[in-house]
Amino acid sequence: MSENVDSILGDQASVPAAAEFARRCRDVGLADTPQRRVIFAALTSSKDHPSAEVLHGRVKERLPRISLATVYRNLSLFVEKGLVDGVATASSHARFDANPHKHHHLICKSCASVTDVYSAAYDALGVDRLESGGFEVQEIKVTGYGLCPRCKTKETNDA
Amino acid sequence: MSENVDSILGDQASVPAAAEFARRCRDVGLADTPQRRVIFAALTSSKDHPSAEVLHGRVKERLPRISLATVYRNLSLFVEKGLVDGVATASSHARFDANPHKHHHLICKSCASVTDVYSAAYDALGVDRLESGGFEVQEIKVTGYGLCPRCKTKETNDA
DNA sequence: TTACGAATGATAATCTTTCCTAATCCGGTG
DNA sequence: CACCGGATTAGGAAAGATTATCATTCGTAA
Ligand SMILES: [Mn+2]
Ligand SMILES: [Mn+2]
Ligand SMILES: [Zn+2]
Ligand SMILES: [Zn+2]
Repeated sequence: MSENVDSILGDQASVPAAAEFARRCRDVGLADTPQRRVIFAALTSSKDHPSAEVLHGRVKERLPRISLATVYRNLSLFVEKGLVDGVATASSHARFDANPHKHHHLICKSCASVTDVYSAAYDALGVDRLESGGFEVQEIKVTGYGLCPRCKTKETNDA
Repeated sequence: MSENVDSILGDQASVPAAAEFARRCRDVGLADTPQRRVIFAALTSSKDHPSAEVLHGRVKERLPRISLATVYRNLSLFVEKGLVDGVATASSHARFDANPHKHHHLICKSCASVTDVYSAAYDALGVDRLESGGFEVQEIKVTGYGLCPRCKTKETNDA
């Protein structure tokens, strides 16, 4: 950690962006560090949906000494604090389901439990209603994220 | 691999189920093996959404010598062939998104690329419309799975 | 400026998933 | 039913991904 912040962030529109990021960090109780600024800026300026490792590669252009662990650590924090979204793709840590009836899922943000949801309204969501631009949509899944009953009560007792 | 199939599958309703499974395997071009029968049966009789490792634990009660690699291998095949569903939870292999505008995603089953979708109709899906039974739903995401333009053309050229 | 809790970097430890190879099994044939 | 050839498995190891640890450094509020 030797570079100074201005040179790290570059000259572009980073001044107002940096102030904005500092405010958002304060709001969620995170310290405003150069690493976080750069990670967040790299993700914000990404048009794709990079993985932690890809992001680490991009961030290293600005902060060559940053650790991969720091990137993982802060992405998790950002997701936890709601500063960014995590997109669950497939494979890896997957859960499996042989229930042949059409249904959707509720996933607990706290314990990762999966609950089935049956909804005629959701089943009826047409693939055709998607603005899919060349993408061949084969199926649509509606997923609700939140807190399962068990975790909800636990949450309130924690305070 | 020494136990015989009947003793492995037990006496319950496994006879018709076994025949049904054999047929579905044939349909998708997979051999009907004892390991696959037991893995599939274990998943079918699960009311939860087990991970590969949890399933391995359950399957081992019937086939103590089965390898974890066999479970992973066959779950992937089952998903690929459409015999079961994979449920993407979070963490691990996650992709990240700092796009602050409400939107949904299309995920390519072939290359795992993620494409943004903006849809007022999907945004309007009310949390309240979910039959959520005690689950506190905080947000709803609609995800379309299929083939991205690049993979779609690749697919047709492969044949 | 000081003091202290928070964050980082480096690396070890843990998963999770895939690969590899010899041995075994499956499905069809004679 | 015995046999063959290709498909599949067990097992272990390798690879890949993520998290934990800890000494050191930094950021923040007083
Ligand atoms: Mn389900
Ligand atoms: Mn997105
Ligand atoms: Zn929960
Ligand atoms: Zn694709």
